[in-house]
Amino acid sequence: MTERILLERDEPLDLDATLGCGQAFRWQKLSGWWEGVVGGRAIRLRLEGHRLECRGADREFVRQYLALDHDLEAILSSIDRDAVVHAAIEVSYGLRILRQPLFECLISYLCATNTNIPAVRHRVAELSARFGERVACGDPVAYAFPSPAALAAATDEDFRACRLGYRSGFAERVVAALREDPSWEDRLRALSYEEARVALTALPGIGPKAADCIALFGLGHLEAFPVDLWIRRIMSRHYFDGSEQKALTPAEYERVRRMGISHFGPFAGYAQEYLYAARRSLSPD
DNA sequence: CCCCAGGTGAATA
DNA sequence: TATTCACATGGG
Repeated sequence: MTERILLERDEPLDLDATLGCGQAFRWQKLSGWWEGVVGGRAIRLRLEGHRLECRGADREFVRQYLALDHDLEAILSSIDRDAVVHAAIEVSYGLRILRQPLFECLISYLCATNTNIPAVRHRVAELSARFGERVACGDPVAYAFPSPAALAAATDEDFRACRLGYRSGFAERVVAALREDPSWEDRLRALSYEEARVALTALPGIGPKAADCIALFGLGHLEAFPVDLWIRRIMSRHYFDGSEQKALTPAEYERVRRMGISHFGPFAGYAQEYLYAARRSLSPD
């Protein structure tokens, strides 16, 4: 059964940019439909003009996940403060910051350090296939991202089999920590952005970059401004006359993050994601 | 074979 | 506090 969401004029959505920009790792587009698994549901989405067609989840779930309630026009005009981000907004107009399930987001970005996006997708798919529950209505077989309890059964060897490499020990320890403190997620959700990134960086394998991604995509702190090598390069080239260093030291990370937040304001995370989506054209070579 | 990628933690000075 | 290094893996 297919549900339909009619988008209003003031509800812009670019589904390709939103699901393909690299913020979430479980989506692929097959013969016109985006297919993914979110919160135990195998979902298919297709956008035709102003009509969003959904299978596998009801309207409210999809509206919530895609954050259709974000006032995107207001958000984009608030971050549209210079020619560089303006061009990025024009290219990906309608890209939305998803509301990702927190635990999946946490483990996904633990898997996303010092690597590339296809490898992260592979790792998350392996974790789901080996430890997640089979999703009933998946046409090709689909697996939910595993719960903390399900992943607690995973050993260091299991994580290595899922191609996490040296991150395996970090993953094992994070899962164990959450298992020993079941209310941790709820307490995390109650924290401010700055408090949350302190709590997140206390976890093994989670540094400032992963913490900012989890704050942005998993906790909805839209002012979070994750700084990876691409963003660092873009900010250095277009926003301050930067000497291109190789290493991104903690002090340098903090400097770029602060600059992003102060320049773009309370929705700096949106600016970050539009710049990231435009990284190939904004960054030389 | 090389270098790079949505970095992080430990060791060292 | 700042610098340096190792680390598993996949893409180009």
